[in-house]
Amino acid sequence: MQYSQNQSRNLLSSKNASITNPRLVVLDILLKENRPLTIDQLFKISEGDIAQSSLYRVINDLREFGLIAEFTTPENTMVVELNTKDSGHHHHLFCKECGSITDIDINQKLESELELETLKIEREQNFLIESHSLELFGKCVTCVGNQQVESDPDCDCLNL
Amino acid sequence: MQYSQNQSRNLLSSKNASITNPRLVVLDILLKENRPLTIDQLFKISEGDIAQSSLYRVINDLREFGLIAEFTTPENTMVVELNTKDSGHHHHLFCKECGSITDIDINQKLESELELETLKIEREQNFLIESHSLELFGKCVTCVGNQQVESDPDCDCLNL
DNA sequence: TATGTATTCCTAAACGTTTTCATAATAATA
DNA sequence: TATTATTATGAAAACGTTTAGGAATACATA
Repeated sequence: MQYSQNQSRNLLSSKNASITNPRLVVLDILLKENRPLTIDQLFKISEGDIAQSSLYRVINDLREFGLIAEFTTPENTMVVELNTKDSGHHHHLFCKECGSITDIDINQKLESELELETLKIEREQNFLIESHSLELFGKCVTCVGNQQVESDPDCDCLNL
Repeated sequence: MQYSQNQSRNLLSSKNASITNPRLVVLDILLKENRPLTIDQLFKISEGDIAQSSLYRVINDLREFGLIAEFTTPENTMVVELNTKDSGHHHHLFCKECGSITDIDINQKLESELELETLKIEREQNFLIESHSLELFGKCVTCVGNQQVESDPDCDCLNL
């Protein structure tokens, strides 16, 4: 945790952002968990260390600093993810049952073809395309196993 | 409008759903506009013909009947779209400036390759993938032209 | 047309998120 | 290190969207 605390401090310093406890708490959690987290999960994990309003504000700040990225699940839940140096362009895999979110990469050839198609659509639609997002939906292996278990304590997924 | 009214009635009949005015109003608008619409847009266009709470419930009903599909914009606004027979699998193009949403198709070869990649990811991630969504973000030609015009009355886009 | 069922409207309240503002913590300066 | 100015925090209230309850109405069926 000490190491993570230092990492968090460095992240904030690198953006010339003032180092405050709520910001460190959020960064620590994201560093430690190393996966996309919902606001609610962040709130629960931080358990009392940070006010709800501050959590939202800190998330907005961190996004403005470019330290984290935000996106939403198909169910409209906001999800926060650390923007580490090696977390460039990637996509997400959503489990419909438990709500777990997994980062995935698609192969470079397909990604290039996507870019090409994007250029074609730009011409056809008279649109300036800046980015794209590919999301995959289905069921994680745990949930396929535990068929329709509403909330299984043995499932290591997130249960949003 | 008469024609559209009949179309709406037929849509409801085809699902054995009772034909009510609020449902007809929503279907009529979607048929007439023929583009994805936000709840707010639907509410404004229907102007007084339907209570706000009914609008939400009608949308849920129509989705359960399989007549419409729902998705959300990057800004978390819910969008409703007619499920016509020729509107199969497709993707969406979002304008960051005015919020306009355009339906697009990508070429079949790319779509197939996406399916193949999906299978690979299924194996790698131990995940059962059921569907995917590709979204493109950028600026429509009108908004690129009217650089940073906050809300331009000449822009034919939606201004969500 | 009469009857039972389904759907509506209205209102209020739940929900997630944002804002406000006085207080407290941080950073800059001496 | 002490002083000061700046910035961020926490608690509560405000906000927009969505849902829920119950009385009133419209619909479908016979």
